[in-house]
Amino acid sequence: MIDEVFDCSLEFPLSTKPVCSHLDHAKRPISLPLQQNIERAATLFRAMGEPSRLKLLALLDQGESCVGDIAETLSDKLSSISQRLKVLRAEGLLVRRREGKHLFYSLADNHVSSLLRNALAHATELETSDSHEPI
Amino acid sequence: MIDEVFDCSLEFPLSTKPVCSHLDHAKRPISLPLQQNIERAATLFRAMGEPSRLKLLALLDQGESCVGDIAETLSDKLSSISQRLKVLRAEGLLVRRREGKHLFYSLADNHVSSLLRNALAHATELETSDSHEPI
DNA sequence: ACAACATTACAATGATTGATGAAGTGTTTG
DNA sequence: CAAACACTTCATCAATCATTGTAATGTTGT
Repeated sequence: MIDEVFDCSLEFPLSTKPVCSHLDHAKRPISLPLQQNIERAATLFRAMGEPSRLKLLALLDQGESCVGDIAETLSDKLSSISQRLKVLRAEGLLVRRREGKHLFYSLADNHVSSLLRNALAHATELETSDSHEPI
Repeated sequence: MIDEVFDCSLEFPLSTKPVCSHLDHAKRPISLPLQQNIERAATLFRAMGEPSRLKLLALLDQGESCVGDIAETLSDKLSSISQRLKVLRAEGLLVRRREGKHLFYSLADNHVSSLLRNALAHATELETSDSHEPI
């Protein structure tokens, strides 16, 4: 308890305990978001982080559509589309309304549209210069 | 080759060919983003779609930091942090600068900060009502 | 040049996840 | 009510992905 004061250098295996903290480490109050919200946001990103689902969102960004139409537009299986819609809806990215036999899906709010367009803008910017820093 | 003209009703397995298109299907010009950009944006979202990486971004949203400090702050392995930083940097979400022995990482631009906060806001909203539509 | 420190690259493993066809649910129409 | 339609759920399989220890690389200070 007391003798650990001496030679701390070999107390733990090498390269496991970094001793940096050379900047304003102590004075910064670093308040991270709640783990719960971090995870929720991550799930949201993951939902959007798949080409086919993202394309689906981009399609619905142009207006609501029903599953059959979506499947036809994207030339894909009904069950696949449905599966993707389910994932997106579970994240609150989509809402749906029924009209007769059809279910019409659309983006939940402008929030979603923002995320979508923001990311696509970022992606389009990178189109020209693939490597940003030549380090 | 020719006799398939009759009884089209059984020509293909049931429930594979939806015939919907009852809305303004033909008149809508549906212009989707380029597949290339869709995929790039998806990769970006996927990069952000993992709790540990997202937390890392949230940390850097409060200011730049070097790898050792990050590892200490998040109580995680150096190699894990480095790996995550690599993924995020590959997507142009982070930039870094060297100062002596240290590499300081920070968010690439406000673009990233926007995406981050936007999603966290969305996630925090859902905190109260977990199911949105009682359908 | 060498030792020490900071970071990265690699490879193995365990965990997630997306596609898919078949079966199930709910709605309208005859 | 039964058949047709629109869509969803389920179970399985293949592919992708994150973690982690260890080895390698790069940088600074002596």
